Amino acid sequence: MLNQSGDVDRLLHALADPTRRRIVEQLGRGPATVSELAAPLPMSLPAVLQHLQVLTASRIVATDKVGRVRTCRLEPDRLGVVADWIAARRQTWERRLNRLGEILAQDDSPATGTRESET
Amino acid sequence: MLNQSGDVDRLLHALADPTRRRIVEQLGRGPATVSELAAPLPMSLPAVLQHLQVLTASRIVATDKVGRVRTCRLEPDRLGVVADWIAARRQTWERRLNRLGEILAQDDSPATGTRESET
DNA sequence: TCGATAGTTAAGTAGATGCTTAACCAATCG
DNA sequence: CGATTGGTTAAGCATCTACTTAACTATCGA
Repeated sequence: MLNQSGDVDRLLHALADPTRRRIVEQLGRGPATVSELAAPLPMSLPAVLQHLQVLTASRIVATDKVGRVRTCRLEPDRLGVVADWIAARRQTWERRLNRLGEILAQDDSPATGTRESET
Repeated sequence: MLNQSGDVDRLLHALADPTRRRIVEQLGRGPATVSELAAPLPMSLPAVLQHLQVLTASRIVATDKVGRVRTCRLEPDRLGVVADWIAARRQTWERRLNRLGEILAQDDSPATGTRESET
């Protein structure tokens, strides 16, 4: 596993788990304590804690402990980092399709093959 | 691991690996054969094949075998599925912030506590 | 101060993941 | 035909992951 772009990597890894996505979705509706988050989930508290560690490591979630209760909230725009990565990929993809479309429209006789990725 | 929303799940899982993201990025610049994809990657061909299996299972990548050469291309808008999931989360998040902002602007005396997630 | 509540830490485990090497098959090419 | 090229399959292995239970700490409330 080669690890460039650690930020996107940690983010996507964090979101790749259904349980963690559920936590993110719940926090999207407002802050919650650890046990509030754990309540609807079909697993032990320590398991939830471990998911929270992954989420805070990727900085999607921030937590704040007051007495003995830790409150979790969504970090402002960490989802934007992933959104940006995706947007960038889609853009180069669409640009490529446009170029390809122009080339095909320009001329009806594709003399030098169909492999536009060369040149 | 509870598995709802299998589509987003498979997609995010596929994208959570750096090697697979590299493959997606390369295919964004145009179709490529299996060995063209494998060439820049520091691993064996079978390993690349396994990554391709994950990518095709999530349907980000489609492949087409002609003689003995298999050509891979990006599937039109599977990244959009992930983008949509993220967009939805961001939207509820921002709506919540707006509601919260209105409430705070409306009145300066927060008599009934700071826990806006109730009610 | 005692007990319940909220969370934390540690250690162990079954199964998934990301690789490897060693065959193997099928389409070209000389 | 026989060798090469491009890909595929199978098996094995080290590591990571998502849990578990048990034990422990710290705060709060009576």
